[in-house]
Amino acid sequence: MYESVAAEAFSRELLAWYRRGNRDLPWRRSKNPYYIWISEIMLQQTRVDTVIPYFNRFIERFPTVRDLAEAPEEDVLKLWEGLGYYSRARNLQAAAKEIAEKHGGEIPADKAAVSGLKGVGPYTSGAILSIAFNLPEPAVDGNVMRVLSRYFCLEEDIAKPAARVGIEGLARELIPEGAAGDFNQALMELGALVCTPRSPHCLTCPVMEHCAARLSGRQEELPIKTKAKKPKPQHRLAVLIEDANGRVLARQRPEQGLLARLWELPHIEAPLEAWSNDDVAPGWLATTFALEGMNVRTTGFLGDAEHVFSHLHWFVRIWGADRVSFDRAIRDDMAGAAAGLLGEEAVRESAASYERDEQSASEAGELPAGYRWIDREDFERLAWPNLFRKILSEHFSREGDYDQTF
DNA sequence: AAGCCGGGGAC
DNA sequence: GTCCCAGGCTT
Repeated sequence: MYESVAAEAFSRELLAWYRRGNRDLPWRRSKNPYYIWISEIMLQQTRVDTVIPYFNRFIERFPTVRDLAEAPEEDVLKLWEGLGYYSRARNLQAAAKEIAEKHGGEIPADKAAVSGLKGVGPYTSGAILSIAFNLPEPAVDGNVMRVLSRYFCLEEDIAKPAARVGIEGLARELIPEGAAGDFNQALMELGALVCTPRSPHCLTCPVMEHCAARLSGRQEELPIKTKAKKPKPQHRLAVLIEDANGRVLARQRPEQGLLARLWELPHIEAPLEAWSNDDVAPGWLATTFALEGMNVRTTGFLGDAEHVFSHLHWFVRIWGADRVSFDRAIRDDMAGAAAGLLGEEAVRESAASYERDEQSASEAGELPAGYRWIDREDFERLAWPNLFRKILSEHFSREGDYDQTF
């Protein structure tokens, strides 16, 4: 058990500090559980300033749980475009449907029911229950782990899942009677504004008096957190293909995994040697797309783009291309050629062979599944990862050439 | 326990 | 460049 004087002072002073004044945020203007829920999902691993415009657009378009439950998935994804972690959008709508069916369209004030909603974990569950319903549940996020690690000089590695469980127990004990919502928000407010990751503002902190880290001069050392691994580099070749009407060939990503269901330019992974060699890359592109039965020929280098994810670092080289057709015969031929794809020579050879046969390919042809020609209106309606949104925004606005870095 | 899953702001 | 953010899901 922790020293009760320090613990009681912490809860009392922090709550008073929060109630003297706090940030005016859109989701704080009511206790509408639907607003609280949407905001908490959006705030997962996402800063307040980023979320605000997304939140306002979202509740304007989907004012209630039922509006969200009945919306086309495409619309939900478009409003989520740029926020990241797109499974949140799918889970949100799945949960909305469950709430509409099982709970009459109202967020249940029940721990088991809320915790069972898709996309709602321990943190979000506690946040909804405490903020919307003032139930005495802890809501431990990164802010709270940092603040309590410092105040109580906890030396557990907060990068480990076990640390959150322990801090949750502590946070539960600290909740003042009847003030769970304000107290939990006060903890996060302190972490965001005062007890910041670097250079904490101890001199203006409402709980500095009994803060164990400050008293021992260790506020810059805590919390202890092991470093994350660096994103793995991945080299990708993309093609920008325009048809006679100025439409661009795009495709939709699979339902699961990275950037699920978002739209993108066709692209493939390539070894660094093929990616960076302008003599090899065109053959690699032609050969790989031929495996899908798609006939493309590069016309020239357009530009480079880069995109960093949590665990991946994409280096995307964009090539212009033309002569698109689709033919199952090509795909079947190339499947055989692919068996010999073990080196650059093989790539050149099969691509050249493919070029010779290309005249016999059917010109009309359907496109492979998921592929579409998109015009400017399509571009604006569909959801894209930032990387491709920038490239296509440039393309459709026709400013300059592509010989640049996006 | 570790990996997967975005994007951006602050330093 | 680094860190990390009102985390959750899957294996």
